[in-house]
Amino acid sequence: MTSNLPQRSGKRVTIKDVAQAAGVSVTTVSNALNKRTDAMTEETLQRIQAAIRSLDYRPSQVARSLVTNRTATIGLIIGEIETPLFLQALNLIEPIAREADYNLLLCNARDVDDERQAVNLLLEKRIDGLIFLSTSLYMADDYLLNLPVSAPPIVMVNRTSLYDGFDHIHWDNAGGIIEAVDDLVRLGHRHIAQLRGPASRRSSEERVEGYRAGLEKHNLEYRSDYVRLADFERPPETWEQATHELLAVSPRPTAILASNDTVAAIVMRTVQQAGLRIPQDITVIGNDNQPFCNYLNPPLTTVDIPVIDAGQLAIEILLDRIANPTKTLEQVNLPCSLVVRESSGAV
Amino acid sequence: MTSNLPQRSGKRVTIKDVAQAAGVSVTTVSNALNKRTDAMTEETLQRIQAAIRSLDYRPSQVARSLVTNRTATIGLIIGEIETPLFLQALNLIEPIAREADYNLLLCNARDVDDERQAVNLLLEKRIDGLIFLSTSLYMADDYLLNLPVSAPPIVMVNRTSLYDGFDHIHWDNAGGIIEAVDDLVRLGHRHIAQLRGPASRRSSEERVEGYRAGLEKHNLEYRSDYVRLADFERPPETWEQATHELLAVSPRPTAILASNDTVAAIVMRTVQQAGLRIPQDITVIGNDNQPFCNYLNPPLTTVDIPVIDAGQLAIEILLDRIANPTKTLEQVNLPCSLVVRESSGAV
DNA sequence: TTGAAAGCGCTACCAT
DNA sequence: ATGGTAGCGCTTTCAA
Repeated sequence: MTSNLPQRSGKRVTIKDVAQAAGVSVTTVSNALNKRTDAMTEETLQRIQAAIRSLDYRPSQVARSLVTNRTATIGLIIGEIETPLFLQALNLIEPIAREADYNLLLCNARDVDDERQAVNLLLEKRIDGLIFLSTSLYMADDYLLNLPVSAPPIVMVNRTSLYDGFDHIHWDNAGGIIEAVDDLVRLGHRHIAQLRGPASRRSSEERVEGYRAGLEKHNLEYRSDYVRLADFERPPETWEQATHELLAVSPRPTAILASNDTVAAIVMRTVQQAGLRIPQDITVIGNDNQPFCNYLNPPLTTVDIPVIDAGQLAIEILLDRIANPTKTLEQVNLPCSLVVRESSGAV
Repeated sequence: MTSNLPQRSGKRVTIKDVAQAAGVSVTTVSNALNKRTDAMTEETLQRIQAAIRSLDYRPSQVARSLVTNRTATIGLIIGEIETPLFLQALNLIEPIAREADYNLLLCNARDVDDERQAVNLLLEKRIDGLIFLSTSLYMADDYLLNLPVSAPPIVMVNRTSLYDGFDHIHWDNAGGIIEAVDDLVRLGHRHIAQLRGPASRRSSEERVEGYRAGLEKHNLEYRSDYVRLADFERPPETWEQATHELLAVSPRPTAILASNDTVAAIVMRTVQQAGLRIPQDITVIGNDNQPFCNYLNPPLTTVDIPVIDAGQLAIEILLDRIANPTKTLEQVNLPCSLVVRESSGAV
């Protein structure tokens, strides 16, 4: 067939087979597998390893888990897995987890029902820990409060939660916008508009707060006609429309803060097609700092969301809590900072 | 504390506890859990369900797996998890898997060593199936040939493999480029250039083949100075440089096929900054059809890679093979098609 | 219609 | 320095 390794039979190789082949007891094999080799003859160890190799033995994690009560698995519940930023976070979480000998059990959950089902599944799989990597959609989480005591530790990233009994990691959406407004004012802007995201997400609301706070800080008037909805869950045509509306206001805004980078890209195109130059005639600022910001023309100035840091922090905090369940809860709020590129400039 | 559900003790609730609470045997509880309720009194069933609810019992998948020899888990090994296209595929794979009662165990593997380690881990976790979602980096896979007979079925997506003993899904990179060349010729282009990707990936080589085949098909001369390397693993400045080189060739190419969409975005910007208009002066075509193509100015014409279809097909084929191990191997080659937007036009 | 008991593949305790 | 064995929480025969 396709293999030239010894294949005793169709049956699975167990620790018993190894013990028999090596002429030792299962205990001794188990000790060898778990690196308890202090009191073991070099020769015994050799024989065991030879047997393992020749039988191509792979210890069953499931049998082991049953007795140790550990699965070496961490659950990850992601809202909107297609968000590239989450993916980048995953790219960091997975190696850290694996380095610590954990695997990641992945679930996508767009709504509460889905999420609840995922949590139940993961609990039945007896995961050792759970990370929520959420959008800031408002979702009920009361069912999380009633989890059995045997439930594993949970770390939440960006999840709206009424309950402060979990480790939490957020980022300062409002602060990021304030920093953007600061920079705009420094560049001489007095007419700053905002395209806001849907009210169904906390992040959107925080950015609106940031906008108002930024204006207030610099004694600029808040004008409701400088604020338009550009819901990134709706088609791009609606963002285009909102942009046109902003351009029609008098006096025309000299800067537009967009709901996110995708919306910003459309804003840029709309502005350019209207015959205006970026940033000479109008400044456009995005939000999220997605990789493609660098590839737009001009490269997009945007507010960076530290999702990657958040992901790394999440897994580190979780591993820490698994090791030390009683340590005090973490409530981290990471700063968002303005990344200045070429779509912003002086008036 | 935080819960108002009954919490008997710190101990985990087992099937035994449920049996005791319901006044029946564990067998009967097991039967109820596994929907073998045909020969069961309505009243018994009720009592069991009441006990389960009041104890908040969650059956242990690990104990169950030990006896059934199934884990209801599928392994997923991804090269370059940060690739947004892979993520979109995941977005489809996960729901399909979950619908069929499988969870996804996720591993990131950039190189062979990493991959091999991941495979070993997954085998020890006794996964029921394995999907490779790979970049087309050339990687040895001889270790996969020597897997024990007890290893689960494997489906490969886009993985270079010398062995045809697995289900395989590819896409026709060359065909996509040929389609692009066809369209360019139809638009009157005779001077078509290509920015090619690194030789370390099969996809790059196939696109070069497609380019040559396309030219040949239309009796166009192959000119080596119309081909430049734009390695997407290297910094964008190198792509810019390559673009400048192409623009300096005489006669200047009227169309550029870029290594991928990211490179295409940089090409567009470079071309525009050189004072040329897209597509009036020069046509730019990308590859991959990433979401941001729509947001560029002008929107990017590109060759679509059916990663999402591939992902869906992969999980379907895998589930099918798990159910029916002896069915004939699948070797699918999905077509790549040109998505015409506004960055391409007549000469 | 329900129950008793063996056994899945390990680990951990206690012996020797 | 090594081994015997109970038991982890289930499912699955077989019996009643």
